[in-house]
Amino acid sequence: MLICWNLNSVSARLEHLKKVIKQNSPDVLLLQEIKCINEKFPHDELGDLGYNIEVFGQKTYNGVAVLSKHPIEDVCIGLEQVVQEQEARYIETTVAINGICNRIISVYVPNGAEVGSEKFKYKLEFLQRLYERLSHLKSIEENIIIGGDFNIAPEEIDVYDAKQMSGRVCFHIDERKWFRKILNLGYIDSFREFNRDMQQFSWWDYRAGSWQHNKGLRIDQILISPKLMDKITKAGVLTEPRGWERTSDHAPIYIGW
DNA sequence: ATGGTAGGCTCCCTA
Repeated sequence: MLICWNLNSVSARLEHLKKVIKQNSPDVLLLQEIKCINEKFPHDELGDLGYNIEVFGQKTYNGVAVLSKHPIEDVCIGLEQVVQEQEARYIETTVAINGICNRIISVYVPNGAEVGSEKFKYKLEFLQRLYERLSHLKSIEENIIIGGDFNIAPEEIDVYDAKQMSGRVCFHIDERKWFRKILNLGYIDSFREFNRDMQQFSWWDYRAGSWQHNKGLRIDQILISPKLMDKITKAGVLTEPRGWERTSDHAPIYIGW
Protein backbone atom coordinates (compact mmCIF):
# COMPACT_ATOMS: atom_id res chain seq x y z
CA MET A 1 0.00 0.00 0.00
CA LEU A 2 1.07 3.57 -0.74
CA ILE A 3 -0.50 6.56 1.05
CA CYS A 4 -0.28 10.17 -0.11
CA TRP A 5 -1.26 13.00 2.27
CA ASN A 6 -1.08 16.79 2.38
CA LEU A 7 -0.57 17.19 6.14
CA ASN A 8 -0.70 21.00 6.43
CA SER A 9 2.24 20.90 8.90
CA VAL A 10 3.93 17.66 9.95
CA SER A 11 4.54 18.89 13.50
CA ALA A 12 0.88 19.81 14.04
CA ARG A 13 -0.17 16.46 12.55
CA LEU A 14 2.42 14.02 13.91
CA GLU A 15 -0.08 12.06 16.04
CA HIS A 16 -2.55 11.95 13.14
CA LEU A 17 0.18 10.64 10.85
CA LYS A 18 1.30 7.98 13.33
CA LYS A 19 -2.29 6.81 13.73
CA VAL A 20 -2.76 6.49 9.95
CA ILE A 21 0.52 4.56 9.77
CA LYS A 22 -0.50 2.20 12.57
CA GLN A 23 -3.92 1.62 11.01
CA ASN A 24 -2.59 0.91 7.51
CA SER A 25 1.16 0.20 7.75
CA PRO A 26 1.80 1.44 4.19
CA ASP A 27 5.02 0.49 2.39
CA VAL A 28 5.40 4.06 1.15
CA LEU A 29 4.15 7.48 2.29
CA LEU A 30 4.19 10.61 0.11
CA LEU A 31 3.76 13.78 2.16
CA GLN A 32 3.08 17.39 1.18
CA GLU A 33 2.96 20.70 3.06
CA ILE A 34 5.18 19.51 5.89
CA LYS A 35 5.95 23.19 6.56
CA CYS A 36 9.38 22.70 8.10
CA ILE A 37 13.06 22.56 7.26
CA ASN A 38 14.74 19.14 6.98
CA GLU A 39 16.28 19.43 10.45
CA LYS A 40 12.88 19.86 12.10
CA PHE A 41 11.25 16.87 10.40
CA PRO A 42 10.40 14.16 13.01
CA HIS A 43 13.01 11.73 11.68
CA ASP A 44 13.35 9.78 14.94
CA GLU A 45 9.66 9.23 15.66
CA LEU A 46 8.88 8.08 12.11
CA GLY A 47 12.16 6.19 11.75
CA ASP A 48 11.17 4.21 14.84
CA LEU A 49 8.07 3.06 12.95
CA GLY A 50 10.37 1.47 10.38
CA TYR A 51 10.64 4.12 7.69
CA ASN A 52 13.51 5.42 5.62
CA ILE A 53 12.98 9.13 5.07
CA GLU A 54 13.88 11.65 2.36
CA VAL A 55 12.81 15.27 2.85
CA PHE A 56 12.82 18.42 0.73
CA GLY A 57 11.88 20.92 3.39
CA GLN A 58 11.47 24.68 3.63
CA LYS A 59 10.81 27.10 6.44
CA THR A 60 7.11 27.95 7.07
CA TYR A 61 5.71 26.92 3.68
CA ASN A 62 5.47 23.91 1.36
CA GLY A 63 7.85 20.97 1.90
CA VAL A 64 7.53 17.41 0.57
CA ALA A 65 8.79 14.01 1.74
CA VAL A 66 9.00 10.34 0.81
CA LEU A 67 8.93 7.66 3.53
CA SER A 68 9.50 4.01 2.71
CA LYS A 69 9.91 0.71 4.55
CA HIS A 70 12.16 -0.29 1.63
CA PRO A 71 15.48 1.43 0.87
CA ILE A 72 15.22 4.77 -0.96
CA GLU A 73 17.73 5.46 -3.73
CA ASP A 74 18.61 8.04 -6.40
CA VAL A 75 16.96 11.01 -4.71
CA CYS A 76 16.34 14.12 -6.85
CA ILE A 77 15.34 17.33 -5.10
CA GLY A 78 13.23 19.87 -7.00
CA LEU A 79 12.16 20.20 -10.64
CA GLU A 80 15.28 22.26 -11.35
CA GLN A 81 18.88 21.76 -10.44
CA VAL A 82 19.11 25.12 -8.62
CA VAL A 83 17.45 24.07 -5.38
CA GLN A 84 18.21 27.25 -3.42
CA GLU A 85 16.08 29.36 -5.74
CA GLN A 86 12.89 27.30 -5.70
CA GLU A 87 10.04 26.39 -3.39
CA ALA A 88 10.14 22.88 -1.86
CA ARG A 89 7.45 21.21 -3.94
CA TYR A 90 8.99 18.19 -5.69
CA ILE A 91 11.01 15.16 -4.63
CA GLU A 92 11.81 12.17 -6.81
CA THR A 93 13.10 8.83 -5.54
CA THR A 94 13.55 5.20 -6.48
CA VAL A 95 12.06 2.44 -4.33
CA ALA A 96 12.09 -1.28 -5.13
CA ILE A 97 8.93 -3.08 -3.97
CA ASN A 98 8.47 -6.84 -4.39
CA GLY A 99 11.44 -6.90 -6.76
CA ILE A 100 9.99 -4.14 -8.95
CA CYS A 101 11.94 -0.90 -9.31
CA ASN A 102 9.71 2.19 -9.12
CA ARG A 103 10.39 5.89 -9.65
CA ILE A 104 8.27 7.52 -6.94
CA ILE A 105 7.48 11.25 -6.70
CA SER A 106 5.83 13.46 -4.09
CA VAL A 107 4.61 16.78 -5.52
CA TYR A 108 2.86 19.86 -4.14
CA VAL A 109 1.55 21.98 -7.01
CA PRO A 110 1.12 25.71 -6.17
CA ASN A 111 -2.42 26.69 -5.15
CA GLY A 112 -2.59 29.63 -7.53
CA ALA A 113 -4.48 32.04 -5.22
CA GLU A 114 -6.80 33.67 -7.77
CA VAL A 115 -7.23 33.17 -11.51
CA GLY A 116 -5.25 35.86 -13.32
CA SER A 117 -2.93 36.60 -10.39
CA GLU A 118 0.86 36.31 -10.40
CA LYS A 119 0.51 33.18 -8.25
CA PHE A 120 -1.84 31.66 -10.82
CA LYS A 121 0.72 32.36 -13.53
CA TYR A 122 3.35 30.66 -11.38
CA LYS A 123 1.04 27.66 -10.97
CA LEU A 124 0.67 27.28 -14.75
CA GLU A 125 4.43 27.63 -15.21
CA PHE A 126 5.02 24.98 -12.54
CA LEU A 127 2.58 22.66 -14.33
CA GLN A 128 4.47 23.15 -17.58
CA ARG A 129 7.76 22.30 -15.90
CA LEU A 130 6.13 19.28 -14.22
CA TYR A 131 4.75 18.17 -17.58
CA GLU A 132 8.19 18.39 -19.15
CA ARG A 133 9.81 16.42 -16.33
CA LEU A 134 7.12 13.70 -16.45
CA SER A 135 7.46 13.56 -20.22
CA HIS A 136 11.20 12.97 -19.86
CA LEU A 137 10.68 10.35 -17.14
CA LYS A 138 8.40 8.42 -19.49
CA SER A 139 11.31 7.96 -21.86
CA ILE A 140 13.72 6.60 -19.24
CA GLU A 141 11.58 4.82 -16.62
CA GLU A 142 9.10 1.97 -16.86
CA ASN A 143 7.36 2.11 -13.49
CA ILE A 144 6.40 5.56 -12.24
CA ILE A 145 4.19 6.69 -9.37
CA ILE A 146 3.51 10.39 -8.85
CA GLY A 147 1.38 11.30 -5.87
CA GLY A 148 0.52 14.67 -4.50
CA ASP A 149 -1.66 17.70 -4.05
CA PHE A 150 -2.10 18.85 -7.66
CA ASN A 151 -4.52 21.62 -6.62
CA ILE A 152 -6.58 20.67 -9.69
CA ALA A 153 -9.99 18.99 -9.77
CA PRO A 154 -9.82 17.27 -13.19
CA GLU A 155 -13.52 16.86 -14.06
CA GLU A 156 -16.97 18.12 -13.06
CA ILE A 157 -17.56 15.05 -10.91
CA ASP A 158 -14.52 16.07 -8.86
CA VAL A 159 -16.08 19.28 -7.48
CA TYR A 160 -19.11 19.74 -5.20
CA ASP A 161 -20.69 22.37 -7.46
CA ALA A 162 -19.40 22.55 -11.03
CA LYS A 163 -21.39 25.69 -11.82
CA GLN A 164 -20.12 27.57 -8.79
CA MET A 165 -16.56 26.37 -9.34
CA SER A 166 -16.56 27.12 -13.06
CA GLY A 167 -13.59 29.29 -13.99
CA ARG A 168 -12.29 29.42 -10.43
CA VAL A 169 -8.90 28.42 -9.13
CA CYS A 170 -8.35 24.63 -8.89
CA PHE A 171 -11.07 24.11 -11.56
CA HIS A 172 -10.04 26.60 -14.25
CA ILE A 173 -9.77 25.15 -17.75
CA ASP A 174 -6.12 26.22 -18.10
CA GLU A 175 -5.14 24.08 -15.10
CA ARG A 176 -7.35 21.17 -16.08
CA LYS A 177 -5.74 21.19 -19.55
CA TRP A 178 -2.32 20.67 -17.98
CA PHE A 179 -3.66 17.79 -15.90
CA ARG A 180 -5.14 16.26 -19.06
CA LYS A 181 -1.86 16.75 -20.93
CA ILE A 182 -0.02 14.87 -18.18
CA LEU A 183 -2.53 12.00 -18.40
CA ASN A 184 -2.07 12.00 -22.17
CA LEU A 185 1.65 11.37 -21.70
CA GLY A 186 0.52 7.96 -20.50
CA TYR A 187 -0.22 8.33 -16.80
CA ILE A 188 -3.38 6.94 -15.21
CA ASP A 189 -5.43 8.68 -12.50
CA SER A 190 -5.58 5.64 -10.21
CA PHE A 191 -8.65 6.74 -8.23
CA ARG A 192 -10.75 7.33 -11.35
CA GLU A 193 -9.58 4.05 -12.90
CA PHE A 194 -11.01 2.06 -9.98
CA ASN A 195 -14.00 4.28 -9.20
CA ARG A 196 -15.42 5.30 -12.57
CA ASP A 197 -18.56 7.16 -11.48
CA MET A 198 -17.86 7.83 -7.80
CA GLN A 199 -17.87 11.37 -6.47
CA GLN A 200 -15.28 11.37 -3.72
CA PHE A 201 -13.37 14.42 -2.54
CA SER A 202 -9.90 14.57 -0.99
CA TRP A 203 -9.99 18.15 0.35
CA TRP A 204 -12.57 20.13 2.29
CA ASP A 205 -12.07 23.80 3.28
CA TYR A 206 -11.71 24.44 7.00
CA ARG A 207 -14.26 27.25 6.63
CA ALA A 208 -18.04 27.38 6.38
CA GLY A 209 -18.58 23.79 7.55
CA SER A 210 -17.36 22.40 4.24
CA TRP A 211 -16.53 19.00 5.74
CA GLN A 212 -19.91 18.70 7.48
CA HIS A 213 -21.71 19.57 4.23
CA ASN A 214 -19.35 17.48 2.07
CA LYS A 215 -18.47 20.53 -0.03
CA GLY A 216 -15.08 19.39 -1.24
CA LEU A 217 -12.81 18.90 -4.21
CA ARG A 218 -10.76 15.94 -5.46
CA ILE A 219 -7.47 17.79 -5.90
CA ASP A 220 -5.12 15.06 -4.61
CA GLN A 221 -4.18 12.33 -7.05
CA ILE A 222 -1.89 9.33 -7.48
CA LEU A 223 -0.88 8.89 -11.13
CA ILE A 224 0.59 5.61 -12.31
CA SER A 225 2.32 4.39 -15.47
CA PRO A 226 0.22 1.80 -17.37
CA LYS A 227 2.33 -1.32 -16.89
CA LEU A 228 2.52 -0.73 -13.15
CA MET A 229 -1.24 -0.16 -13.08
CA ASP A 230 -1.68 -3.86 -13.82
CA LYS A 231 -0.27 -4.63 -10.37
CA ILE A 232 -2.58 -2.23 -8.52
CA THR A 233 -5.80 -3.70 -7.10
CA LYS A 234 -7.45 -0.70 -5.44
CA ALA A 235 -7.37 3.08 -5.04
CA GLY A 236 -9.32 5.37 -2.76
CA VAL A 237 -9.54 8.06 -0.10
CA LEU A 238 -9.23 7.50 3.66
CA THR A 239 -11.98 9.87 4.78
CA GLU A 240 -11.89 8.98 8.49
CA PRO A 241 -8.82 11.10 9.38
CA ARG A 242 -10.52 14.20 7.91
CA GLY A 243 -13.10 13.90 10.70
CA TRP A 244 -10.52 13.85 13.50
CA GLU A 245 -9.90 16.82 15.81
CA ARG A 246 -7.35 19.41 14.68
CA THR A 247 -6.74 17.51 11.43
CA SER A 248 -5.45 18.48 7.99
CA ASP A 249 -7.89 19.95 5.46
CA HIS A 250 -6.84 17.07 3.16
CA ALA A 251 -7.66 13.38 3.59
CA PRO A 252 -5.03 10.72 2.86
CA ILE A 253 -5.39 8.98 -0.51
CA TYR A 254 -4.03 5.52 -1.31
CA ILE A 255 -3.33 2.76 -3.78
CA GLY A 256 -3.06 -0.92 -2.85
CA TRP A 257 -1.63 -4.04 -4.44
C1' DA B 1 -19.41 39.72 -3.64
C1' DT B 2 -17.73 38.24 0.63
C1' DG B 3 -16.23 35.68 4.56
C1' DG B 4 -15.51 31.78 6.76
C1' DT B 5 -10.61 28.60 9.54
C1' DA B 6 -5.92 26.95 10.25
C1' DG B 7 -0.64 26.88 10.74
C1' DG B 8 3.65 29.17 11.14
C1' DC B 9 5.59 33.03 12.77
C1' DT B 10 5.28 37.56 13.73
C1' DC B 11 1.20 40.71 13.98
C1' DC B 12 0.92 38.94 8.07
C1' DC B 13 1.26 35.34 4.49
C1' DT B 14 -0.46 31.26 2.34
C1' DA B 15 -3.92 28.21 1.67
